Amino acid sequence: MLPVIAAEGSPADTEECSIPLVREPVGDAAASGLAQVFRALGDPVRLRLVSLIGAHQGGEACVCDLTAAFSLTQPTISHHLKVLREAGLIDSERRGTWVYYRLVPTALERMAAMLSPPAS
Amino acid sequence: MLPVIAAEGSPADTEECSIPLVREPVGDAAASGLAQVFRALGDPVRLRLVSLIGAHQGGEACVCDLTAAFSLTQPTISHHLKVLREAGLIDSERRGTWVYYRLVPTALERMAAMLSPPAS
DNA sequence: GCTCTATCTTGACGCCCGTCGATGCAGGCT
DNA sequence: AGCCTGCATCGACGGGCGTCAAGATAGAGC
Repeated sequence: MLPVIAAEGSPADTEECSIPLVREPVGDAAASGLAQVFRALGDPVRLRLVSLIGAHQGGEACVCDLTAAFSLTQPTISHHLKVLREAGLIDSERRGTWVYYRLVPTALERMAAMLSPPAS
Repeated sequence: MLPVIAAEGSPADTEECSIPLVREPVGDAAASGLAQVFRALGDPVRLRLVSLIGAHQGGEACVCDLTAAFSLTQPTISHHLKVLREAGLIDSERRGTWVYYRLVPTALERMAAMLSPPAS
């Protein structure tokens, strides 16, 4: 249940995962954690979910909005949201009847930094 | 039919995929192409392969070097390299007996740009 | 030519993943 | 109370993916 991308202060994480991927060989432990996040993005539906949430008014969207954008059942969308949440890419908050999903910017930024070339 | 973003049937790569993911909703065609690349990175072995190739002397490595870094059979490594090559993340060149693999920097940079926040 | 080495391909196996219908649960309404 | 709506979970099905052993292919050298 713990997000792979540490929310705050996971020391091992900052050492292994915050350097660019191609600077030095990544260990298998770090590779497994990183791969989970990339795998979460490795589905067209989840990619569009992230995009929809990020582009939505106020930076958040409720499940009903998201479900309406696909020709998939609501349990399927809920499953994909769970995968993204467990990868640390999004988080959710319940307000009254609706549950709102929001991106975790630091998670996306860290993945971007991982793919960026070391310096040049 | 749906006026998402993209007209189908054109290589959506170059145009569609260069906008940050969270700026505006991504169409299904672009999402499928993007998801293929993310899925290619969504395996610990392939992630370590990319890391090993990028960190290797001269920016390239032959299969024998890569195979030695894992406790997997050579056909399995060859399979993973094929997945990465079909995703456009690496390319290969045969020199004599050995096949050398090299990263495609623009591919990694584009994925990084996709994950970067629009403005801030 | 033949042989050896390095690499790719094929076929098969098991498991994981995406999807669904059905059900459960929480909160708002009357 | 009762009901209805939004969302999560469960169980199951089918297809895809990672892995392997075995065979095929390419190049170097004799």
